[in-house]
Amino acid sequence: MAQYKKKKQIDVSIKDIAHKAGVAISTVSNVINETRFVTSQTKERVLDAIEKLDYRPNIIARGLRTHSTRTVAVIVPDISSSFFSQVINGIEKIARKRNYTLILGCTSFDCKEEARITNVLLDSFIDGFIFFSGFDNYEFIKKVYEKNVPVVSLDKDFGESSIPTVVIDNFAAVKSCVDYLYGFGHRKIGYISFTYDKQTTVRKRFEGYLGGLEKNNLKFDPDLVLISPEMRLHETTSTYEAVRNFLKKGKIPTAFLTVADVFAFGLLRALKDEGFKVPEDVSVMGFDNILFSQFTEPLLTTLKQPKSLMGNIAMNLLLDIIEGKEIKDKKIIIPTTIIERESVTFAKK
Amino acid sequence: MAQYKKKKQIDVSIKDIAHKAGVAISTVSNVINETRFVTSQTKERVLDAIEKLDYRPNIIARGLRTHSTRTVAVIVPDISSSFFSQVINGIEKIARKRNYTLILGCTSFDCKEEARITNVLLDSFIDGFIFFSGFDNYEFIKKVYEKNVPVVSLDKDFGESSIPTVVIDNFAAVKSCVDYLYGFGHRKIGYISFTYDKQTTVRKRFEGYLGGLEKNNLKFDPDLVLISPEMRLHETTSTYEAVRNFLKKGKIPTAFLTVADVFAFGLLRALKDEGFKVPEDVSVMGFDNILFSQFTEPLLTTLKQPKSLMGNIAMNLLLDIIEGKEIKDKKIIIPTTIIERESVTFAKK
DNA sequence: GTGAAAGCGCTAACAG
DNA sequence: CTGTTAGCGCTTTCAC
Repeated sequence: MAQYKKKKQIDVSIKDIAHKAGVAISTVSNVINETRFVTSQTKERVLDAIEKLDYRPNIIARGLRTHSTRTVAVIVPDISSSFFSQVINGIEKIARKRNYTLILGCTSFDCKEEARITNVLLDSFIDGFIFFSGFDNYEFIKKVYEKNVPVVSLDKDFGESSIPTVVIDNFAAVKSCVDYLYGFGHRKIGYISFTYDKQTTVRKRFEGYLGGLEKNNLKFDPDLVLISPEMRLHETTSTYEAVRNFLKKGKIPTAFLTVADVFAFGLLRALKDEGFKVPEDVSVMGFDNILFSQFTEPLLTTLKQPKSLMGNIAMNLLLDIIEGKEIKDKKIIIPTTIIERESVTFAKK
Repeated sequence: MAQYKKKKQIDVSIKDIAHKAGVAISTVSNVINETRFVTSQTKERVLDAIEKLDYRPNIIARGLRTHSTRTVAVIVPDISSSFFSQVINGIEKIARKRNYTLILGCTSFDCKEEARITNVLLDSFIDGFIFFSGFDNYEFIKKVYEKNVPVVSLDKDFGESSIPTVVIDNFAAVKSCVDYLYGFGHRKIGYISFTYDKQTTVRKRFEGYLGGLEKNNLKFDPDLVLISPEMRLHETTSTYEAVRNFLKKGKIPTAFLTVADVFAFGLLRALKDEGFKVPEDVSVMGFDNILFSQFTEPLLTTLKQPKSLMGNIAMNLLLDIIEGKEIKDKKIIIPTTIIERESVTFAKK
């Protein structure tokens, strides 16, 4: 038994307004969109009718004509992790401010799914895309970019390509962390990361680590780095296990650099269970400054990605492109800062 | 200088397919939607043309006819907090599985904004709504429900009304927490919550606390409860301050019940800074089981809201309604469980 | 300044 | 079984 009419009843259309106001349909359209001059008299009558009948134009029908719906899509791997959802929040704010509707497409870190969702949306009613992919998918994004649909790549830099991009400088960011740790007298700096196959972002961080080492005349020691597919964003257990095994091997750095706050959480716990005090015995540094880095024990010193700002800037860029505004800079690099809390201190003598 | 054509070029329409396949457009439509029988011969020709021209039907145009777009909206206050985003994740999974597109409307906990967004979407292209409001807005939701648009209310129970609803039993949940604590010998059980003005959910939790007390013959002591607007979901500082002041007053319960894990985080810290050991001196219990309750020190014992499941069930219910399936139960109550970790132990003698 | 009418891409009668 | 045709609600020429 159907509980609802299958078809939504559109109670009042432009026709009704025209009729009620005693004008032509086109006139109504013209006052709504301010596309032609209309005498204030007729205008008033139209506005009045709109008010009285509580009319709102149907975006669908408009979209059919204009091929635009003031709707943009953000393609993300996963909204439930803190980093992504905070960036999306920033995106959303701008969408609302500029009167666009936002659609979220979740890919679960799956390239194929990304392509599928995008294709579905592409021919439908989307004015533009923010690809906040979480993995490299250059070929695909390029393809849609070349179809002339407005696109911005967020958090992923495709180097030479002319695709509009907003990113942080991952290389410089991690390098600055190494510097920071060096400043505290650390000479044996460990590094914990997930693997960076298909992850330019993560690879650049590793290069930043190498760069920081080099700048400070520190030798790279592979025994100090743990790069493993065991690192997960949604739970600490496997991170914890991996880190504990790593610690058991006995070569302990005086400070750890971590490529995501979540890893630092697992590390903190593993360190504690192996009998190390943070930061007295070993310092720990995170990356991201997600909400919960203020909740750890000790409070996590970390590199802040300005998440909300990243979202704002990406969305503004996309909308500027959609609206045909002049774009000064298609590649925007957002600065990062280090948030000093409690988990880093001077290296033991 | 416009960088893009303002109008998206729709490269291939149903007409082109019809032409290429040498059939009428209605036939093409019929094979796409399987609305009428078509000989496998013609069908093949059509499918072939679709394939060759890489055609995908335009949802907008279809929506204009059918008043349906296989798109549903979720109205949330805020996607960036862990609880909401994890539930949304569950919603999203089902949307994808059943081949619907999901739109997110964020209200920033603002009733007016909720109305605005919903109205925008209402006349446009949305087949149904999940109101995951975060505050009471019964009158408004009722209004859209009565317009015959498919609606489900998530996490908010409107009592006698016939609006389809999926919730946890907040009363029973908190009551079970009191029982749990009582079982560990606690007789002075503190309670920390935000205010519950316009928040049925939160009010019911408080009633659950009272109910639990009563059941176990414990007297209600107002000095043991802290209900304050200082409690925030996005930062601990103000929670921390409020709790510290509370502790300074000197009447310390042997266990605290907290209405959100995030509050427990602030509490944990305040307790530590006031010189209390958890759980040796005082036990702490959270509510929600958000991701980060596995990261605290000690690990947080908490009541689990099955977030993903809540999302799944709500979305399935909504889609069933949209598709006119028979609904056995319009009010679904999802059971909760207690996750035993480290922050609760036996009361001191 | 305003109106009439064509048509966006599609579905759903209605014919055949 | 398949084709023709009339709209869905709106914008946009083209007339007046």
